[in-house]
Amino acid sequence: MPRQARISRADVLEATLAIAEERGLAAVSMRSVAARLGVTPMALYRHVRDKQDLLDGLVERLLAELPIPDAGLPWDQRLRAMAASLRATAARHPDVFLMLLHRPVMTPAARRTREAVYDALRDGGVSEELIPRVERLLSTFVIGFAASEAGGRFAMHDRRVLDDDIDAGLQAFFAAVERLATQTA
Amino acid sequence: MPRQARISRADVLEATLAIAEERGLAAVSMRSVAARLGVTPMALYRHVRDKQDLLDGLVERLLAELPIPDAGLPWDQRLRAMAASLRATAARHPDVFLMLLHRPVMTPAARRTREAVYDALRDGGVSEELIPRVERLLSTFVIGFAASEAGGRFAMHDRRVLDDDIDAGLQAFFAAVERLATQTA
DNA sequence: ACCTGAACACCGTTCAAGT
DNA sequence: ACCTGAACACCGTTCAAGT
Repeated sequence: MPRQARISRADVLEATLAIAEERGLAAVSMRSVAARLGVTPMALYRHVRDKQDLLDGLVERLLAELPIPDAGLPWDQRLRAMAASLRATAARHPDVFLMLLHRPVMTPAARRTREAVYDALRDGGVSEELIPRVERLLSTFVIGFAASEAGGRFAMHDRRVLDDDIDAGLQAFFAAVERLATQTA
Repeated sequence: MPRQARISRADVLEATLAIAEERGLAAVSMRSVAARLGVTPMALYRHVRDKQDLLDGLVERLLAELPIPDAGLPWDQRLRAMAASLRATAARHPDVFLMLLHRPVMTPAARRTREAVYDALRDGGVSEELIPRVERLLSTFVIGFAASEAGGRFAMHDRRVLDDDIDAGLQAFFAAVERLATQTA
């Protein structure tokens, strides 16, 4: 007779995120997560394969919460909004955000985000053939920027300086896209 | 009477790098580094403040080994060469490279690298006022790209595709710099 | 001055057992 | 089916002591 499950995978990830927010990612351990759920550490192994899987689940959760901008907005405004969302996520969860670069993320949420960028670039006039490359370059810049902020690489700079940085970067990117679009057309 | 020191900070960092290369960064511990040097773990604390300082030393060592291209080369070729060096370093020491984004690096080696980029941008015609911003945007893109490769974010792509990616990215960057230079002049 | 020994408060994970 | 208890092989770091 199946016992009633006391904890779910969602419970485990929620407890993990709570600990990461309250005491930092370093405080996240199988033991601390279990303690918060009132369960022994080994009980977690039914819901996550190992600690790495726990951390991957955290990254996926963050990505899943990333808002996708309204498709009615102009393509460049959509991309600006996504960049701003990524930076906000990085600011809220710096340690978790940095894990984004530590291992490949190929979850539904990651694909959904990439497709939204593809759509924007298509609307911006980028040819179907070039879209994947242009997306890789843009996402590398934006994720790299957000990760740099999260890791403190830009800690000596004012928030306004960094806002202007990303604006300048995106503006140069949009100019390059427009040139691509006109020369193809 | 001072005893003869048996190990130096350089010895400690070299042993650390050797372990990281042979068994991965996860195998690096105060205890494993000490064991390789034939010493107790506590002996290391004379040469590094704590484990974080040990890891910081590793990053600094890698950055110090980064070649600075010949100043006689054209400015854009110098930047291309530095990007290639960073990618090579990331490929050789993926785990250590990723730490570059985890905390601010403000060592002599980091400053030397940044100054080399400043010089190249100046030779490319970027105004003194804009140089720091343009450097931040370029380094963010290149470090982000190398980190993405190191972390496996591009693992599904062929090496040649990624070579073309960074070429396309740098080319767009150079075009933007040239427009900046002519509109200033 | 430099290193050691012992101890403290932790880790992730496996395995066999309990209900 | 789901969770526990005990154990194994580890961690980083402090403190007092040895030479």
